[in-house]
Amino acid sequence: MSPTSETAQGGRRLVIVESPAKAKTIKGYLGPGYVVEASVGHIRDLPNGAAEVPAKYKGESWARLGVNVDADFQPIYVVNHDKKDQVKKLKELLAESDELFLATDEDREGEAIAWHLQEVLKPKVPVRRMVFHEITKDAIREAVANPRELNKKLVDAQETRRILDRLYGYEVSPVLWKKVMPRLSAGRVQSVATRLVVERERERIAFRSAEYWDLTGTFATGRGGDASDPSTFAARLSAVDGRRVAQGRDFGSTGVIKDGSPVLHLDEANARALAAALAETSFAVRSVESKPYRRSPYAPFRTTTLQQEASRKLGFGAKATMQVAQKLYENGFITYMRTDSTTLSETAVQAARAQVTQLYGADYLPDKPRTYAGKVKNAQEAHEAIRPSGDRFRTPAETGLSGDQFRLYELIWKRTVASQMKDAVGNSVTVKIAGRSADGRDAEFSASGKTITFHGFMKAYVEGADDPNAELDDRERRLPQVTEGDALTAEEITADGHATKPPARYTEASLVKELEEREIGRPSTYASIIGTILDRGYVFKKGTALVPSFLSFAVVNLLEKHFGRLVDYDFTASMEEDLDRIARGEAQAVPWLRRFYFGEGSEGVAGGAADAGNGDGDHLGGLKELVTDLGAIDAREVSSFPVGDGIVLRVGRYGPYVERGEKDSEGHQRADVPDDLPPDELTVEHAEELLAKPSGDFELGTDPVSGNPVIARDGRYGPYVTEVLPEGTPKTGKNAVKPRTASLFKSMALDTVTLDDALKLMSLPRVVGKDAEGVEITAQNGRYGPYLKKGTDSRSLETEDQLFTITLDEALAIYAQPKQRGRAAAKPPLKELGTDPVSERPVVVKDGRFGPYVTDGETNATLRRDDDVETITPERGYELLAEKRAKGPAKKTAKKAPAKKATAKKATAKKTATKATAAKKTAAKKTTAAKKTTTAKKTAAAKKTAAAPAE
DNA sequence: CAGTGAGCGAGCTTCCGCTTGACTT
Repeated sequence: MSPTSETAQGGRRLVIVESPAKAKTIKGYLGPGYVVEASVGHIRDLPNGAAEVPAKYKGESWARLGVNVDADFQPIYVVNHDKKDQVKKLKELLAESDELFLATDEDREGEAIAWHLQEVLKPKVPVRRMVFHEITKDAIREAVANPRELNKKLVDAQETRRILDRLYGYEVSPVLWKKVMPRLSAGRVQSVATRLVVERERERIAFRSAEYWDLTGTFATGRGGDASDPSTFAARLSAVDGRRVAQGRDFGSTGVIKDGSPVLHLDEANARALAAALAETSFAVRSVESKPYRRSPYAPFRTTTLQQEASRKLGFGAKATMQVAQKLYENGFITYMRTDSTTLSETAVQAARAQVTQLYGADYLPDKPRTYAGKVKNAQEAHEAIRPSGDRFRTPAETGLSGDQFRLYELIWKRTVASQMKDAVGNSVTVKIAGRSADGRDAEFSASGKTITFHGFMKAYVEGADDPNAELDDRERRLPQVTEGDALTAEEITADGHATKPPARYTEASLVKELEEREIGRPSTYASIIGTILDRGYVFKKGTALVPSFLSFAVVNLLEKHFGRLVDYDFTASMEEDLDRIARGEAQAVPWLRRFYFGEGSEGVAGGAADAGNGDGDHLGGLKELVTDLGAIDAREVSSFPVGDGIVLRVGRYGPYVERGEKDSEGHQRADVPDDLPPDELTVEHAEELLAKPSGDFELGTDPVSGNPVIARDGRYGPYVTEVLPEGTPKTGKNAVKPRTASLFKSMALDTVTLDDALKLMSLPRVVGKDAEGVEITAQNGRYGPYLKKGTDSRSLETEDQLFTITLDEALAIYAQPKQRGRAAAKPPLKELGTDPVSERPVVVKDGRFGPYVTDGETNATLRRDDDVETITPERGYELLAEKRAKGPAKKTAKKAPAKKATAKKATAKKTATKATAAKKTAAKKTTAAKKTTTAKKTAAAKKTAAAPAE
């Protein structure tokens, strides 16, 4: 089976790995006769959208999914657009080779990539699967000498995973579009990640703080001290008359002492009284307890731990960490950075040990190399731990690196070296001090310290803590050398108040850690998971904290109520078990998918992630059933959250708002809630404030004529100005007075519009004059821009300025012209494409509301994403038209369509605005508005500016 | 969520995981 060295010398072999950087390294190890090239990741995948679905499947009901759910979930694969060139290159290289080695990673995805390569390249020469877990000369040579066969079962497991993710994502996301907001998304990973963040916020909202007090005493030994024997030290009150004093951990999340705990809860008065009663007390050491301390080094980095430490020590976000690591990897400074393994190769262990001896001395080197057992449950261990590359580690100084790359390398280097050093050992000491108060109570204080007698690995590396206030476990704290019975004097005794704090929000790093522990996501995706939930507007960053939006509350609420099993925290872990069974040949992919998608009763495997339903009773409905009948999902209900006092927070298509009372009823109130208001800050009081003064208003001044205040705000149809009528003005009924309102011109923005502008705008419509028949002509600003109106006859104006300047003669001249039927019709076609072979009509490309489209005057078809006005050929035009004709005229609820369109469009604009806002927060505070700035964008930016004038 | 008039082609959004450049801001 294995190729002998004789045959190796003869032919030429093509070795395909996943990463170009890896290809480069391996090339050097294999020498002549081997051509090493990269696949650059996956080369084929399910079609992304309709545009990528091959023509022959278009029109199939399942084409949208890219998986034929009616035929054993047969997937449609297409070569990724950006991989076409690479595939071509691989084909060419293969044509010149006598043997093909598929050397992709040895994990589920790698096996699948190998299989796809085989399917696409269709090799006519012998194919071998070769695997290695570390990139060292020996490992590579051994891998070449010991190839194996492709593991089709493992490929099946990957394909099942892929299909499940597609079905989940592409079936559940549209539910959110219909019930919450367009363009939202749901997925096995992102939805659980979002749920974690939401659930933490719920805990924070429900949290009730508790106040508790204690005393801190500063005690003196009466000796002159030094660093190893300080003369004074601080100790905290730990017990009174033998009863332990309550600390933060004794309180539950409701703000009361946990059940049945006999602790003494001190309030401020009690604490101060006790402090006073201890003022004259003489103290003595009651006990000294010393315990040995031992700490082992941390395992070498894997992706998640690197992200966590880079966040804590260097302040990098997950994405930044991976980008810097990628550069280090590409330039040969470190091993692969997307790994779930903490294993070091033999070479690496030797290199680390050599460096320990050289830098710290043999005393710091353990007798045997240290090994670290995998802690990650679903680890696939295709790579080594992240470490400095090579068989001799370069010290940071030797690398010549600088900036972030230097800092990250140094972190990796230190951690790797430290992982092969001895334990740190020392003592931890607890000293208890006692004294009797003036009123006869026994007060016990306690202090603990730690001395390190041998630093071991700490010489090289100390891990950072998530909570900067928490005392580092590794840090030393020295207490004076006291013994039982020693007299101490209290220099000062102070009463300190404390409050329990709600659980901290997730940070990027802590969320990634949580996901890894729950087996959700993979090393290559952790950073992008954060990116996805940020992009969707499910979370936003406040400092380093990830704060869920109200939108995410609505989405998670819907998913929990109607897709409970899918957002169960164990869903992925359970799926992984099932996939492992498929990989071992103990389960079949198709029945498993059938059960997931079509539900129980459609032949299936027992238990596991294939139970898609919400777990109600015994019936386990399939995903298909859940997304088909949406009548049970009350959109209003899932996006409503009571705030208290009759106020409800709702998540609407245009963002969150608070509301009191029913619409159109007496006392109905409604106000926008800023997109970036942390949900736990929306108290009843805050909601009342918002209702009292709708947010987003720009007060422009007072109309000198009416005396009414004039404000600018963002509305349903974009930014507008309006006057605030005095209290008591009837708003409904016969005598209703409507405030004058007017949309801003396109050239204006909410944050820059002036009172003069507003007054001018509100003076519209302007009467231009009357025509010969005495019909009044007015100039108005409308949805489609400035226009003239005479009865029911309206004509567009070219500029907004004309509204104020156009004369009657000019207006009459416009009306003398025949009416233009729409502005689009007036525009010349962008391109002519000759005559359509079917309709025999001339085909042209036009620019419409939805972008460029081809038309023969009868059938219209929008250009697809890959089409371009400049390069489109007549043939492609005919093809698009033919496709369109085949599909037949799209006739839906034609009447309702316009309103719906406007809504959807608007929502999109706002969505973009949210994004722009988020981007603005992270990036510099430049005015990035630039050319394409929509009105909505400007509005959002304006809101932000208004909210934070300190900038 | 304010309410102002015409005429008109829908198509697409979305998942997770594997990899880098090629793009623009």
